Amino acid sequence: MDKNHTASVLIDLSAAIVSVRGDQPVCLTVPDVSEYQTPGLPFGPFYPDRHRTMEIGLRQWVIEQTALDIGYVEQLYTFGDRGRRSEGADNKKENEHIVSVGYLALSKQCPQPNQWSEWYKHFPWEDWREGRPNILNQQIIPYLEAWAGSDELRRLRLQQAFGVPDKAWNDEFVLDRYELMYEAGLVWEAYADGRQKEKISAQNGIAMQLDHRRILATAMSRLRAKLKYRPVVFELMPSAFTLTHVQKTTEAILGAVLHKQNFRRQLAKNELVEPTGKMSKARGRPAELFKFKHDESQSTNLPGLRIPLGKSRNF
Amino acid sequence: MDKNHTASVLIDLSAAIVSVRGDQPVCLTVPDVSEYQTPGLPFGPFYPDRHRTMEIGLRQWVIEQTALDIGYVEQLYTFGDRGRRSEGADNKKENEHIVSVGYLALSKQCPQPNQWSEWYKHFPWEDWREGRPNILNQQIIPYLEAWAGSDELRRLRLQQAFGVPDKAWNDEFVLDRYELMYEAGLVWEAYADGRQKEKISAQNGIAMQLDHRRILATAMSRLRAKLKYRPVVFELMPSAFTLTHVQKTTEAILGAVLHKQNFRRQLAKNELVEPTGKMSKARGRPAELFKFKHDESQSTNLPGLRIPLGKSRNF
DNA sequence: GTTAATTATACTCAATTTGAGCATAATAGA
DNA sequence: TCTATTATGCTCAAATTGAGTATAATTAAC
Repeated sequence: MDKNHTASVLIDLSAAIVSVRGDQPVCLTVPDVSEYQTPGLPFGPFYPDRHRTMEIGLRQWVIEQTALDIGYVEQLYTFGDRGRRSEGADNKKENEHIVSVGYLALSKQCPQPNQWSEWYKHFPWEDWREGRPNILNQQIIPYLEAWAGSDELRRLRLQQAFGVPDKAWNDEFVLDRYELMYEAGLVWEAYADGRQKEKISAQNGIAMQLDHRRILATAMSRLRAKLKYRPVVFELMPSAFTLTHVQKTTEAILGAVLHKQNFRRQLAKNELVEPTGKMSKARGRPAELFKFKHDESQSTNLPGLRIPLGKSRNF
Repeated sequence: MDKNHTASVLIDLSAAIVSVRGDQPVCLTVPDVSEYQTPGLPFGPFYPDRHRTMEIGLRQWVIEQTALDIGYVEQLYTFGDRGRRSEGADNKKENEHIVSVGYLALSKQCPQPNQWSEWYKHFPWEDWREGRPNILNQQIIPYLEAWAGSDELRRLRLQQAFGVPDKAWNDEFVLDRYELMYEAGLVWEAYADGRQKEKISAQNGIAMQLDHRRILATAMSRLRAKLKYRPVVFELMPSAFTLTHVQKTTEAILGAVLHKQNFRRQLAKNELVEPTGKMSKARGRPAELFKFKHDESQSTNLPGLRIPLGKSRNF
């Protein structure tokens, strides 16, 4: 039997704190002091003595360090990979292992613009709102095809994740796509982890520290999936909003445009919003202001809006 | 700043290893030696020195200890609650905290019947295949209504989780229902954790050690949800099977009966199975034997069958 | 003021999907 | 041969979805 100390680890709570600024989904990041200057996700240690649950611990340091009001919090995944941060080494002993528990949190506001990083700067291939991103055909796909070669399994995964050559793009497979690119050595992190000999030339999105881009990809996948069956959009909306605002926020997260009338039909049918009586004023015809009908605390279990995705999305 | 040792924890990997025997979903359990004789889920420590990822670590001890061939493995949730196993105390030091990472694993076989415990013995209110379970109206609901009293939030949660008085039962809310019952002191574990003064009289399903019934509830919720959009049923099927067999397995997991012809229509439309040419023989007309069309490794991302749930399920 | 651009919202309609059922086929055992 | 049993083919109305057209209420431009 092993002695206990071989099983002892430290726990980091990493958070992808997501908000939407204008029409861009953003994520709270902290600057890096090292030579590469890659941004990272905020994280803090979990002290089991002080906090009864990890979620309480997470909320605690988020409040202390960011003064943000995060409502919705969801655990994403626990990563126990050896070697993670084996270099980074602050004052922690070399043989102390770190397990990181990733969280997704949603915030209605995002003050201090420079601390928030836009999703699609890290994942330019994920934003299809203006059509199929050029970077796919010009950079990513050709490289991945070469990497796959005649390997059957690799080609299958490529088809799954990126829809090439004939399948449809699935907006939920953010993590699958990122991991495929990592394995193929197409992202900077693969080089940083020593998986890739030469530093790659193409940028393919702004890299992040350690496995933080993977955690963000997990958050994006989860949020895009959840949006379709739970009313989580409202965790990103102010107390009063127009229906178009809900749609724009949804589109930002999904990275896709939606059919306006059908989107509203779903909202109406699901009885998720109710009118406030007030009107917005901007350019064009004023829109009615609505509010979310339900208690925020139960939004986790409500049926949510079935998003009308349409068919004509294979570019 | 705290010293590192206050943040140091041990990691347990707990697994809900699920299979289906006949028409009953079952879960691998280990017997308890303590006075209560409550079964528990199998678990093992995670040694970050030895295993690169936690999933590898999990597979390792499952193979070593159970000799089972588990294909599908999914991480469920990481529980960091203080006090968990504060009594249980083996040879571990009192101040060492344990974080448990729960996993769902699916197994095609379940040998040694006495080591497998039927889901619905632990959750008798979750099996609606023979109509609404009596235990709901006779025990659970009256008690919960009394517990809720005129507390608005409690009544809302009750409505959400159990559908009383007028909403529909949602088969995915297994965890919500269990946690509500726990809070109301309706399950044995609440008494064991000291939340409930008197030992409750009604059984309300067979209890489990520590928070294992909560982990099983999480596994059930996740599996029921996943079944509806990913073809995970096939992880529980032998290499050749009849369509009725797929349906019976699905029904067992969901705890609900489905419309036969519509279920088959979905299977056909989604092109998930292909005929083997052979026929089954049992009572009645022989059925064609099918096999799963796709590689097991990609089943995680395939579209899956949209299960025809029907409407007349509010008993 | 009138017009154009812009945004909101009501309504339509065909195609598809769903829920629910009937009808028929193929087998074992009485 | 008859009956129970299971499998499978087919129908049909209701609901939902995808994709429009038409119209209303504003602001900004001229």
